[in-house]
Amino acid sequence: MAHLAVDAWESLLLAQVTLMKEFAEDFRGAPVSMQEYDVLYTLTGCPGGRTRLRDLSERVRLSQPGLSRLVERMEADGLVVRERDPQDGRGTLVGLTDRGRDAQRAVGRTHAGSIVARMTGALTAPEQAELARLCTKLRAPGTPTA
Amino acid sequence: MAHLAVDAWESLLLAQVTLMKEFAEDFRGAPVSMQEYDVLYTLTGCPGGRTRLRDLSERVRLSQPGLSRLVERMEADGLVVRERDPQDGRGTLVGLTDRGRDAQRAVGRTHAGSIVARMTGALTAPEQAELARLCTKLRAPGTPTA
DNA sequence: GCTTGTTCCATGCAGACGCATCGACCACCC
DNA sequence: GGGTGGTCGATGCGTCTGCATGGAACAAGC
Repeated sequence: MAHLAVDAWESLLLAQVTLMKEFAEDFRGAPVSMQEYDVLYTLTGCPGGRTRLRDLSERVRLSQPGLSRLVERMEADGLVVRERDPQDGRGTLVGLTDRGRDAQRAVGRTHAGSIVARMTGALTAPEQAELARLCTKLRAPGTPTA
Repeated sequence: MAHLAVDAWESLLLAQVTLMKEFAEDFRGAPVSMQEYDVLYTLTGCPGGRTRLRDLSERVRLSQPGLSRLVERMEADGLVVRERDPQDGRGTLVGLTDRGRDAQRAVGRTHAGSIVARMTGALTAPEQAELARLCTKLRAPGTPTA
């Protein structure tokens, strides 16, 4: 008797949990943790390999203070650099270093392999595309159902 | 040049992170945390409102030791009870108490409302159904793509 | 310019988490 | 029945996380 919407959310959540635990294997003994990889990967997709902390915060599975400290540690490890945003004195820009980019690539190779194997093993290509479409639409705000 | 499978996984992950942060609001000042609710909700769906710790562990966004301690705290709070599994001396059965069931219902009411509102606001009913189908298929193991 | 309200990031602190490991128990084999 | 390998859950330990808060920088109104 559970509502359709609740079923959908529960399925999404369970799928995420299940795959996440499988993918954790990719990071055993890796030079960066999953959280760190997440930051590095996200930066890879940003122009110039840098963004404001604020924008990272929305994408990462971490609270604002948690991200603040994670980035602090990553800077200490030479994976990223922090600097004041010249256009907004409140903001902090986080940028990839060469070392960070290398680390992302190194781990990313095997991780991407796992993802492709897992997804392709369970869903057809059109299904993968549809899943991506639905999840993207779900995340996008303010687009009410017709 | 990112692979289709990687796109799909990334979308799924981002949707989960985004909605999760929104839903966190439902638990501000609530008598149970989100993790605790997750356990209570899962137990609700189990026969007799009880399962083995092992089975919970697969559904919860927490490591095995983490769950072990969470349940320990929840027992101290009177939300669940633990007892040895008579059929497998290694296992521990976790069961809902009345207090736990009440807490789940209380928080669940508003939380379910948020879920329905958020999902329905972004996806049509058929889309929600398709999302549930895809996520369920994705999670299920060993069903190779035809 | 001053005040008020808001945004962005950092930090003190307590509690929670994960990794590695251990002890207890089951299952299978001989 | 004794031995071996595997599974289940608990605990020591160090680290990480979140909550609440603080201070600095923008924005708007007057």
